[in-house]
Amino acid sequence: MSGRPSIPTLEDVAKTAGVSTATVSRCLNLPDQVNKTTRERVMSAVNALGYTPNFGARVMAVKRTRTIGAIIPTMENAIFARGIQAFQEELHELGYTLLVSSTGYRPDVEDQQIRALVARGADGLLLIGYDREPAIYEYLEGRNIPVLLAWAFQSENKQPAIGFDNRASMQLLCEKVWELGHRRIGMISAIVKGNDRAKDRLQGVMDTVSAHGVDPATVPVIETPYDIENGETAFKQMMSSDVTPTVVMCGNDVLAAGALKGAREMGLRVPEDVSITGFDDIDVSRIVTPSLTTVHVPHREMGRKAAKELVAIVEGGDAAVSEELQISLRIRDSLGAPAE
Amino acid sequence: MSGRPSIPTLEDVAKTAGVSTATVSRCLNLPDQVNKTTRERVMSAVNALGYTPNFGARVMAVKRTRTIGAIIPTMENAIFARGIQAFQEELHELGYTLLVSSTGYRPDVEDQQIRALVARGADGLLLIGYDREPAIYEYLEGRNIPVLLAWAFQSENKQPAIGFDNRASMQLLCEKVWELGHRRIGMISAIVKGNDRAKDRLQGVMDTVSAHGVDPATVPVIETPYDIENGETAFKQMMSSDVTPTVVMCGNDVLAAGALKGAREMGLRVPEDVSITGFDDIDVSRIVTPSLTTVHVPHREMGRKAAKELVAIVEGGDAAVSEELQISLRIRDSLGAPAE
DNA sequence: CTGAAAGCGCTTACAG
DNA sequence: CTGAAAGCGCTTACAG
Repeated sequence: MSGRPSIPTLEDVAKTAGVSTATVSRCLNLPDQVNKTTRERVMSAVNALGYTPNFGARVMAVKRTRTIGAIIPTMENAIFARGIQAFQEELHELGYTLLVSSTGYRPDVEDQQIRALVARGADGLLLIGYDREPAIYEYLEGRNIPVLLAWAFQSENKQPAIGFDNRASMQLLCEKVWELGHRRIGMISAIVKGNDRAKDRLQGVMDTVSAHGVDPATVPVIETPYDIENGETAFKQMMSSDVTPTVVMCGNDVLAAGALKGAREMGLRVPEDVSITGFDDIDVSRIVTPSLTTVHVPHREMGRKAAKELVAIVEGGDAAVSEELQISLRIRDSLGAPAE
Repeated sequence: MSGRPSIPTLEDVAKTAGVSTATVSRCLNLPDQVNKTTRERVMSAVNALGYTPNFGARVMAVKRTRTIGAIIPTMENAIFARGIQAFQEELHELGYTLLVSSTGYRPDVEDQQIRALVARGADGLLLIGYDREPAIYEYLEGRNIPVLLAWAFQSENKQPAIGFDNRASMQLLCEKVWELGHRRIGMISAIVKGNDRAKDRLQGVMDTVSAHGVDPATVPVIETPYDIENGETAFKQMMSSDVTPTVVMCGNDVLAAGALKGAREMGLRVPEDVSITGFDDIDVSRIVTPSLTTVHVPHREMGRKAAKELVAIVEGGDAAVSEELQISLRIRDSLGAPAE
């Protein structure tokens, strides 16, 4: 009979409380600027009507949303999961909401998602790695949206980032491998195009062998998307060539887990017949048998620091400060000295 | 010198193209309702200015956002990853954007996230499982936001859901375990409070033993949060009691992977000394040694179907139709007949 | 402490 | 095919 529109607005509240919309707005946002008794009247109207503010309208009026967007390549494997979880927890503590979306490693999708998040009022954005069209950074700058990169750190790059040096990390691991006596090194890499982390990890291996006088062109490399099956397939392929490596270094733990599976199926013992290494130190690396030698990435630290930094930029308007995080090696059972 | 405000608006475009804002709006949204030459003029103004629409304003005017929100308990382990990835891919194909957030299994956080997503204009919501305050469903109904539940299906429950019957699934697995001759069954369950999936899986075990005349109260149960470490700890604890089970059934694969690790460290052979089962059939279950016997959940199918259904509801306004998906058992190496 | 009113940036009947 | 104008639901100087 009443015909009241289903969703109550500020004005509805104002009417039933007998005040102006300005007063209702103040009750909600600056409660101690309003007289106690009117405030109580207003709040009971709010409750009676079940009012909740229309966020879009508020955004339009104020232009701040306390929302941060994160765009990651994939939610499928655990690479980003832990870091993003920490990112979200910290954001939550700081009174921000995190919205995340994923791209499936496709640059065009990333572009769309960035615009979608900005359009939906994200105050700031977390992106993974450096590699993307300059136009995107310009767009964000034009819109005045702070961006912070994570999961990578390149000192020569000016984009603000909180991450680690993928290249140096892989050099460190490869140096260790070399020390153990390995001279025939193979690499299973993620697709390098558009992925600076993959690129740097591969480069790290090449750097190290070169430093020891080996021609990088002689190092067998297979590029394949992150995926257990792909790791398995690539490993089998690599171990079927004439000169097989004594160690297969993988671009991440997921690929390495696949390689381990491949070895098992080929009847190769790890590390007696062949060593395998990973990267990331996600849970899988400790579950697998033999446990995986890998590079430990401080996922949670990275997530929390990124959250704090991004909020500081958004709120303070400070220039972003980059930070390089330290990785460390986890030498476990999948790496041994070569047989011969 | 010019003092142009940094972000161009529709009006700016209209001015530089010498048309009304209505025309610009039409060029963007209903391009063939406008004359070709003016359209071209407008579009070049759009490009020259680098204009992109303010989403909040559009939402306020139209009240549809083509965005769907998904709120999941955690991004940390792979349980939801694959299904959500498929959900997002399908949504993308349907022209929708997915925004996801996570709660860490905390009901109060879920409540906040739901409001945040609704406030940011989500046209519809995907939630996991049934267990939550009725007030939340009422809120959503009041706001006219369609909700679809996933990862669970209870025929007696009226909430629309696309998922599988957790209880029946676990009964099926437990029946298989029983057939193999196991009579001392232990269960490592996720925290049951507020989690209908965990509750149903536990209940499935209890149902089965009861059906075979065993008092459910005699089945040892340890409840613990999903986490490898916890699975390991719980397993060790369970295997240190006087009467140890011949099979430890775990609430999911993550817990089971932890249990496997615990067994290894205790020097117990699986399945010779003790069998272990999981639930979900995530990647981990095939990587681990021995490979895990588990319940296969059609993650991708669930994700895609949920996306289609939710969009149909949002667009067509049809009443939601629930669908029960079929699971199947994956009998692998971690389950054998009991020793004696 | 409180209100009237302008403004945030779009869209869409309604005319023409 | 195009434009003038109202409206979406908030916030915030500016007065009082």
